[in-house]
Amino acid sequence: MSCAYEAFTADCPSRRLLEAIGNKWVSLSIVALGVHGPLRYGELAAQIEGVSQKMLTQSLRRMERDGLVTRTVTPSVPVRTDYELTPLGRSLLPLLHELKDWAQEHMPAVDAARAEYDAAAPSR
Amino acid sequence: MSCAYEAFTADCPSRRLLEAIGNKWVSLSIVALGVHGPLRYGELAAQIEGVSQKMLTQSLRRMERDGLVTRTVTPSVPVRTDYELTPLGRSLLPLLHELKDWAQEHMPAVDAARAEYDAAAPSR
DNA sequence: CTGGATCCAGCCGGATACTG
DNA sequence: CAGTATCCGGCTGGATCCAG
Repeated sequence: MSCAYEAFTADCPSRRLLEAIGNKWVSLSIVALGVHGPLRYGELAAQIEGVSQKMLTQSLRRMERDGLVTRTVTPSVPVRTDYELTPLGRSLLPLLHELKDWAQEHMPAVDAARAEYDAAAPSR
Repeated sequence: MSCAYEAFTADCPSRRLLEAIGNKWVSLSIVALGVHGPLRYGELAAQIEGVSQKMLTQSLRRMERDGLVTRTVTPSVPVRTDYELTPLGRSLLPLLHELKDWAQEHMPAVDAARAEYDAAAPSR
């Protein structure tokens, strides 16, 4: 690639972005929206087990700011808010799926490595 | 995939792993080791600008525990320590490269989205 | 040279209460 | 329903000093 080394400099754009999408809730939100299409706030919260509403809102705001999702508020009573991936956000889907697939495929190996490592010197 | 929804449960293995490799220093270390081959501790530290030795050591220990890298200590004076990717760690390279490429390709779009978002309501 | 140990500021993130 | 606001404990991560 044109700048293979640039991610290793402190202020490289790709590094900032890596931090942005490296976030756990961000990636899970993108995958959830990719799988299920547009989702309401509450539906997203239900999909992503264990997320607090603070973290979910915070993540969604950041994703909206970064142009990864759109936020559509319907001023009914009660209010309805839908989140949907932008084309930019959708372009991340294949990568995240690969990452997720890798995790699910190789987790046993990692668990084995951990067990062996911990068994070798429990004190560590 | 066989269990598309499992990463959304709180204690799913893939979620733990996502946290492990989602770490900034971990992914940068893997890419660095993938590009340059085995590296000494100091060489790694020099490659990854901005990392503290505490964080680098911590990341390397975690990666070693997870079976992603091997740590080889040569008891000379001074001590020499080499880190190298395991096959498991190497299998992550394509994914991380894609992620890095995506970041470098789409960063302008993200920056534009941010600028627009911030311009719309500076108070946010 | 490669780290371990410690101190400490700052942010992350959960719980709770309140609002339109 | 979909947030915002606030409090606060705990962990992250940098700086520094020390050791094999």
